[in-house]
Amino acid sequence: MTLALIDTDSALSRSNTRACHAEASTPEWLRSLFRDRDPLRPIPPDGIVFLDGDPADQLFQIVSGTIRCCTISEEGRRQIFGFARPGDFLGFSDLDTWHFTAEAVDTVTLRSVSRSTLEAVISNEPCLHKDIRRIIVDELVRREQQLMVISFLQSDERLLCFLRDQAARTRPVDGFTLLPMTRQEIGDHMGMSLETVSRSFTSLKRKRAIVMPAANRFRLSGAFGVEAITSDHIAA
Amino acid sequence: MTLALIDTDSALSRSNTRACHAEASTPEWLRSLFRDRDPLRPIPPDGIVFLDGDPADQLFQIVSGTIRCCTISEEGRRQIFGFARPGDFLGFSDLDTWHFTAEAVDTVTLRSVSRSTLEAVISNEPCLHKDIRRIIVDELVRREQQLMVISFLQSDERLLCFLRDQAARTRPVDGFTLLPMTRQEIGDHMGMSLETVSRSFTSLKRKRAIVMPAANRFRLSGAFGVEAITSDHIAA
DNA sequence: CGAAAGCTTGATTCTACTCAAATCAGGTGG
DNA sequence: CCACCTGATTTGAGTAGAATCAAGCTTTCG
Repeated sequence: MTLALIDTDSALSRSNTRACHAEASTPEWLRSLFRDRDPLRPIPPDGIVFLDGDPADQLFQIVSGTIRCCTISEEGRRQIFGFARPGDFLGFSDLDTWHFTAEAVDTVTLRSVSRSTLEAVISNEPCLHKDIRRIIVDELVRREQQLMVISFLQSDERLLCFLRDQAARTRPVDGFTLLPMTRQEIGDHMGMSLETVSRSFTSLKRKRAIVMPAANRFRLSGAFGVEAITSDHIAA
Repeated sequence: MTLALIDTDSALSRSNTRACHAEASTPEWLRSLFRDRDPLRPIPPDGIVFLDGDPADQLFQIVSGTIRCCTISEEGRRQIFGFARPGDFLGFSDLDTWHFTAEAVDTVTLRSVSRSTLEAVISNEPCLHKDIRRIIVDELVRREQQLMVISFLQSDERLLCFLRDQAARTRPVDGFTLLPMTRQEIGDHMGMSLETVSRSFTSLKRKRAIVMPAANRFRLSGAFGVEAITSDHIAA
């Protein structure tokens, strides 16, 4: 069991759950495109950013807060594809209409650029197309990794993957990573029930894989942390 | 149980499992780009088309046969993202290197175009970029639907989704859809063990959801077939 | 015909789900 | 400041679905 946890480190740990963002390797032209926009009015918790099927005439960059990107099946089950965080973009993987719904987890502020503006910028500089393609492909790869996490790993390991990912792309506060989302939301993201999420938290705490002073603050301990991800370097 | 099967029809049935192809709505310029290429020498069953990580300097279109697009995790588990069929393309969702492995399920023949040729064609006609983007986004959407199938549905329903998809994009022979892949491969695609795949086949046969005169030939019966997909029209 | 590979079925085990209850945390109003 | 309410989380008990282990069976192919 512990063995399995360690085995999976290198296999599935490289940020799986990132949903709708481009992050560190974001091309400069893109960052500057959003930089001088005024933030839109804040969206309250559970507020809707946009709905699946609506025309996607804007692109967004998150200034603060967390967004859940999801769809609801006909049976009413929700799949959260990922949580978008400050700096992340929304809209590159949508052509005419949104193919998922975006809702605020907590209070969210955004900057936006119209799609026509983006297309204008691109058409002046054709080499930028490759950057766009890369953003979409990165997202595709992330989905494929998420698919593997969900179909290969069992609950404890799934949660650990999620926590690693959160830790890797969120600035810790006092050494702890904050979780703005509920157990239900984590479950809808990782394909497990909220009870199983909770039990897995308890299990990881018992195994000393994580330290959790409160239900929404955690830190990965030692061998289970981000360091484990970079173990490739040692091997190489 | 039967109820559940019917419930999921409209929700998850729109071709989930298609992996690496552009199909019916393929732009004409793309089809013509490949049309006048000579087919490469055939690849035998289980032969490797290309390997995850290798430089992706070619794009392929399948002339005949079936390809499995997959990756192997460190623990040795295989995830098949999809089966590519005649007419499907490989390579649009890869930038510099392949991000998955492609292997022949049966004997496969391909046509290929070098990436530099494609880029040259595109740079002369910038509006084609949108077509490329659409191909990649379509693939992303397919992965997201596959994620939902795997995380929401149980084994019988998962298999039914797979069979619907196969039936929808394969030309039937004598009214039956052929399955060139093994139970193991279906399982690696749909996130279930080969035994569970087999049991689900048996279960669907017992429920009269499918007719199967042999292990690799099936037909969806009545309410479970493709017609069910178009039930939207009736509702609308 | 025999071997090998693929498929089906059975028995058992285990994981995670459901239903249910208790606990905890935050916010409100008295 | 405290009691109370609400929503979130944790924990417990029981169960169902699918995985695993283990035979048989069928089909294909040399």
